[in-house]
Amino acid sequence: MERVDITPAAPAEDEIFAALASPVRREVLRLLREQGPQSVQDLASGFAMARPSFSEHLRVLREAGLVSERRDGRRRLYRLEAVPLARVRDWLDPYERFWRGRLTGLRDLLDGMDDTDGTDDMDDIGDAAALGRTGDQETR
Amino acid sequence: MERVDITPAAPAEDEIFAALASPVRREVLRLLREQGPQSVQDLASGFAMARPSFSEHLRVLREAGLVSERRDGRRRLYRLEAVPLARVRDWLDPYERFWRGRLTGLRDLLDGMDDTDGTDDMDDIGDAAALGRTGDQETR
DNA sequence: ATAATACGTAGGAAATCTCCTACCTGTCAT
DNA sequence: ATGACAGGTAGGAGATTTCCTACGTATTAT
Repeated sequence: MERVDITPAAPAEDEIFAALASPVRREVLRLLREQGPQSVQDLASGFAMARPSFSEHLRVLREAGLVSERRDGRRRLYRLEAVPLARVRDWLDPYERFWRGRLTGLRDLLDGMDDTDGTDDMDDIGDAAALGRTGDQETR
Repeated sequence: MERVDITPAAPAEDEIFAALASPVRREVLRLLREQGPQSVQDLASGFAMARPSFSEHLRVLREAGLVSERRDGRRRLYRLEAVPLARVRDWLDPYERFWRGRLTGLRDLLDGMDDTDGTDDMDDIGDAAALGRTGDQETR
């Protein structure tokens, strides 16, 4: 299937999440958050990786809008940008409301551990009841 | 140093962010959030995609812990799981503090009044003026 | 002017992702 | 038992990602 290039002004959520899916790139963001704007060599010093590979990670972060670059002589200072992270938070928001509604304490964690007996706590979602209901995920 | 397969109970952040990087998978999560647990065919009905491809998306979501599956006759009901989303929120939290600290705007104005010569250093911030400059994290 | 430094692009190999068609398994209806 | 249905696995094509080495460009130092 073919993809149409629309190149939106605001980076797509796809790009943002994909950029965050790499431990190298998340570590770069952490460094920028904790230590402020830095040159490429300062950022790269902790990574066992060829420089061009690291540059590629910076490009991904840049295209997602997560960092910006400022030239300073022959160095380039990278800086953390807040907007895409705020977009992640905004995306997350309705889910947060969802889980606050159903995560009453440790109920969920306990469910996940051992549930071999017959008392299925999801039984109350009958096939008809579960479908076509908007709003309430689980009763009780 | 080999990797031991311990099949961790908590999915890695890598898997979570990667799972969220697809619009199809984010839409599945939205459907589960808004309409509650659903069968595969209900979920899939809105997507122009072969069923096995859709199954693959569900597998990615499952392995990231974002959904869980319950068998009901010949159907399988998928349900949204909160824990990985809460982990994303936790990851985001220190960044949120970061950007709240610098999106205040007033601070940037005060920073600009600090220098004594008459040169217009506003030129520096013209390129990325959306968020203002760092005050307390400047290198050098 | 020449060399060194900082950082990027070019292009390729290997792995991974995303879609497909074909086929298999388990459950329900007749 | 036979067939229809729900949903998965197998395996492959094509795109993308992630790493590499080699080279290019801009800036500073000698």
